[in-house]
Amino acid sequence: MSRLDRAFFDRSVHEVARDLIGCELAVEGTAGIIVETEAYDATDPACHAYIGRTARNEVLFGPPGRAYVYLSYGIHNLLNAVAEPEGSAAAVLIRALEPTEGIDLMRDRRGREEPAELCSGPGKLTEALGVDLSLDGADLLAPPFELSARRPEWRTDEIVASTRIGITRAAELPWRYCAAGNSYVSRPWPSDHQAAPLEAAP
DNA sequence: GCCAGGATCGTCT
DNA sequence: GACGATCCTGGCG
Repeated sequence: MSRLDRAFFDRSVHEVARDLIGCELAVEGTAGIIVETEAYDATDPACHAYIGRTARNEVLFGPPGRAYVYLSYGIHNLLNAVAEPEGSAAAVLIRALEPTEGIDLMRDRRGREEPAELCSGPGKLTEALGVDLSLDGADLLAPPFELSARRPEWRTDEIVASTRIGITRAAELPWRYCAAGNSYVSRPWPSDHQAAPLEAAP
């Protein structure tokens, strides 16, 4: 399976968010297919970069293809993939994976048995993969990360867009992308979901 | 099954 | 000094 390259991330964050669905993310013996993402950009009040450049969000303004990891609610590490050219602050939040490798290690780290409880949420999957703040700013195209391209059986019409989750600002924007029918997403999408073809990206 | 509440800390006002 | 791109538990029905 071919690896993603820098150019993949050097595009509109909405295209990247949609195209990451179906790709496989691996971290040192654990891996899963990305089944849910959300897009954030600097015009977006919910984005950390909205307030301008600070020490924390520095990575968002840097080159594409790096990991932006931050602590949420003082408890959970959340993993983002930086997109768009250097200077344009944008990132894709990885919200859920369908586990494929290292399931037992994930179980140990999570303290849960059911596969659907291992990576079905942004805080869950970082715990399952062993991703923490030490990886903030790390290159997603180099170890310990490994990103493989979407398999042929994943099709654009199997991806749906809906509103984002867990935020208070700009919550109405339909910038959440899911693999349709996948049972490892963090939450089902609303009934008014729409397909997200290439042309639909803002 | 559903919902309310609590845990916990880096970051910015 | 308040808040947040979350998760889990316990109580109730």
